[in-house]
Amino acid sequence: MAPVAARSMMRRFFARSATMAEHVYIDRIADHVGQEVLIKGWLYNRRSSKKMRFLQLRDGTGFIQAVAAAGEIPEAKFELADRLPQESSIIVRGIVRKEERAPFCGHELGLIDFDVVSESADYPISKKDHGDAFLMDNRHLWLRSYKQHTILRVRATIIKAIRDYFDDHGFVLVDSPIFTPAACEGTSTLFETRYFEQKAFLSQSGQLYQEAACMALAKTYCFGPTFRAEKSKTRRHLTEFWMVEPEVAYLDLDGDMDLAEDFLVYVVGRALEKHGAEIRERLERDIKPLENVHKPFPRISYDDAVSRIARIRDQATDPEIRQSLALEPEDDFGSPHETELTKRFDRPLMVHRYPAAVKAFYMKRDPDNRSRALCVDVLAPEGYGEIIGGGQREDSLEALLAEIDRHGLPQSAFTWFLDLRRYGSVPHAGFGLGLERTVAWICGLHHLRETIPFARTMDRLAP
RNA sequence: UCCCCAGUAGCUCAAUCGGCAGAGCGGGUGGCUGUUAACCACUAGGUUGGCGGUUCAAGUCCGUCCUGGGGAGCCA
Repeated sequence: MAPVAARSMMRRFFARSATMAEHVYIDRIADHVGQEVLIKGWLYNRRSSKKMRFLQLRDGTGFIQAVAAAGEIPEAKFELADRLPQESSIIVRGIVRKEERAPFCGHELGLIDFDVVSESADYPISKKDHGDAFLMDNRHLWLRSYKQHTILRVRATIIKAIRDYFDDHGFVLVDSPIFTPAACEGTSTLFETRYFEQKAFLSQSGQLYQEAACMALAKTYCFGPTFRAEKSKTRRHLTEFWMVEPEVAYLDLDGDMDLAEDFLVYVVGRALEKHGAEIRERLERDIKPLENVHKPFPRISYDDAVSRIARIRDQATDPEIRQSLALEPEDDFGSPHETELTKRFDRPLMVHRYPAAVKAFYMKRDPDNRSRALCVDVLAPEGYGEIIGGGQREDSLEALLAEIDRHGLPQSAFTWFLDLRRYGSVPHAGFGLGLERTVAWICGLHHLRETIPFARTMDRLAP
């Protein structure tokens, strides 16, 4: 329907109202018990019998049921309420009352009248089960459903909590660029694009720029989208995801771990404070493990972790598990190692001092053991895996030059980065937290694609 | 790049050893006690992902390609 037609219909509707009912949002409905109100939304579902009509409505802030018995609303509307298609947009007038029998929110609306703003065609997402591929093809509509609606609101709260934490702890937001001239880490595959007459790449990390920023502003962070062209087809990978990356001058590895720990406790706490009930009831996630997220987190070294994994492997009887937990000396962990390790802890696990050989060129080596890097991974419990990677950065010019050579990277690409070690270099550290993995963990979701409004994966660029 | 699984009605799935392609939901029609993924009856709806092969006969077996899903590697 054209907007003009919709407006004139709304004017007619309001003109008919004897009393000028107030438009309220469903999330504030409990404040209006006994009052006549307007709900502006969509028809989520309907049921009917000969003498009753039940319209389940959603308005973007929540879900509520409207009820009418025969004779309580105009007869034509009573008929219409039995055949109006799912997801038609409607404006409903009714009286708010408490009602324990009603689904969703413990309140319902006694219908007085309603008008259709736009009648829906056949809505593709039905009330029964659908497959993942179908739902992702219809992601633009799937967002309207009960669970997805909740997840997006939790995601928004987590983003706000992340910003609030850093803003309230003396960090300055310094946005890193998205177009970059070369690989930041030289490991991951980058998306290549044209930048006028030259090649450019989409950023896979804002960290190197944060190292420059923290030398100017002491404590900085960036928070934005990140792009990885890796051909990873798993539920833990997206090609476009959001990452927050704090960086602090004069911070060492222990301080970095303190920061990551304090930050995670805050973010989980904020999510539970605002959405704990919804996460438990709507997403059906057991929130006890989240309520366990207090300081201190266990901190174990890579070498300690290796011997723990070896013990777990020795105790395993299943040959497949034994095979998957095999580990060569100095190897990085794979998903099976992380999963088995985190199962033994009731809160996020910090693993520090991995072999320098498996880490990026900018990691500072441990002066007590030059084969180890001053880095840390934070592994979420319940099999959610790595949500934070970080550590102390190499601050010596000579050592950094040697690492760039050892990794086969062109020095010319890092001229400005090396300048940071020429002009008043100091110890500094930081980390990156993957937003979608954090949302998946807090919401208890199986797959990352539900944690972001429109997921980009190896095989999906639409909708 | 490699390994595994799947593709049948708009959607979710079934079809025994290779032997007449079916059900639920959704749509339509009618009924119905405050329904909770409401329920009941009737009804329409199919080139079984594409191509090729084996066979009297292929949704089913073989080859190949496409699409999707899961995992490895890599990573947040």
